Amino acid sequence: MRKTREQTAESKAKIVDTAARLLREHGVAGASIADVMAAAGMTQGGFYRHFASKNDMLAAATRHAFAAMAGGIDRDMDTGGAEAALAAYVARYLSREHIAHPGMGCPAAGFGADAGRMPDVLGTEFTVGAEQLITRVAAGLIARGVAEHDARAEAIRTLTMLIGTVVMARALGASPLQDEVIAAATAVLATD
Amino acid sequence: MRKTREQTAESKAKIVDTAARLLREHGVAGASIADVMAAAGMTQGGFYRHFASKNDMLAAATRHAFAAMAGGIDRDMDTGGAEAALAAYVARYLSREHIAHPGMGCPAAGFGADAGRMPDVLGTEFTVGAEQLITRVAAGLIARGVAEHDARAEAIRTLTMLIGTVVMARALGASPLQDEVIAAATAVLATD
DNA sequence: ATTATCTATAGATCTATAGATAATGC
DNA sequence: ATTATCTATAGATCTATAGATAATGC
Repeated sequence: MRKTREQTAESKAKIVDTAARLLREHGVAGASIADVMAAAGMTQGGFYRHFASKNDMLAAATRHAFAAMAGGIDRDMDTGGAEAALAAYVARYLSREHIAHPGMGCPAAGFGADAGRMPDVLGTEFTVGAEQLITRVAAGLIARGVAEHDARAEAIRTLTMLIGTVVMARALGASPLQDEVIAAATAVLATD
Repeated sequence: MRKTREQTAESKAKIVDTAARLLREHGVAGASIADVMAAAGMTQGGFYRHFASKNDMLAAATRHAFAAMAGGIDRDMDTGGAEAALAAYVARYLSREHIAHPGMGCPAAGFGADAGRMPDVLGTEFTVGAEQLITRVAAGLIARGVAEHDARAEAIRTLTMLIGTVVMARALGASPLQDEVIAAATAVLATD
């Protein structure tokens, strides 16, 4: 039953990736260790060989989720530049896909309120993750023509409106008001 | 042990009010029936005389919390008019008090993501509550000089930015970045 | 007689630990 | 010999129900 060191690292990566998905889908309380391990193809007993506690896993999963978001922007930046990368990020964020499937989406919209209840566990991860996104969105805004001294604050406002829009859209459920909430943000944040 | 009908109604109101607070403080999973009943001064056994299920209580508490927010704006409207009421609402929403004490604050910032996971239970409550807030914020924007045909979309954007700002501010914890996030929203949403 | 509340508990979780197993890696 | 994973379980929840109690209200 013992695995090679490489396989052990793969196991841990698989647990973190699975946890990051279930955490965004079901929140901190809804993502149980047994569920995560089962979805990762293992049993709950093996968990503590990789993590000291559930909180330890939550921190790793949060870091992973923010890195995936930032990495998506980076890939678009490399291919199409900062302006196109920002436009793609906003379109992806406000998409039906993102609203209907939180598992691969924004950690702040998925479990930001939960994170606010465990600042010692997730405060640092959210700070680092938010900083990564602010930097990238600000670069896109500058490429779009926003003055450099305004870009950072404007990037923060872009991100908070995106988060609030998706949280509300999900809470409203499919409805005319949901459409209206998405359209209100799209009108000022999307370029197309 | 039996109470008068009036006392029974008071018991239920006390449970709803307490649930609305614990729900915003600890989220749906964190607000247990035993905790709510104990904080309301009763034991868990009495709960099911007032509600058919925990979900039933969650819906009532959500309605109550949104009504309290809308009622606060209404009181300010009566005394100082729509423009002053909007300014007071934004100032209250972005205050340190609101960020540090979710229990009396915005339901969307407190447990919006949880609500998105139970659309059948809370979708209607969020729709009704959001509509109440949109109407009131739009009235304030019109009084502030925003064109009527833009007011509703602008009200929605105001609300989503407020929600995203407070979710992120709480997740970041007390820090320079938290200050910056609050300041970014204050700069465009607050008046004076 | 009805009912609001209480004590007690059944059944289902959840986190974390203990001990067994079987394969790696010194 | 070490260790990654498994089965099993202890102890602590949580929702919901059952039965007892004591006071209201017909």
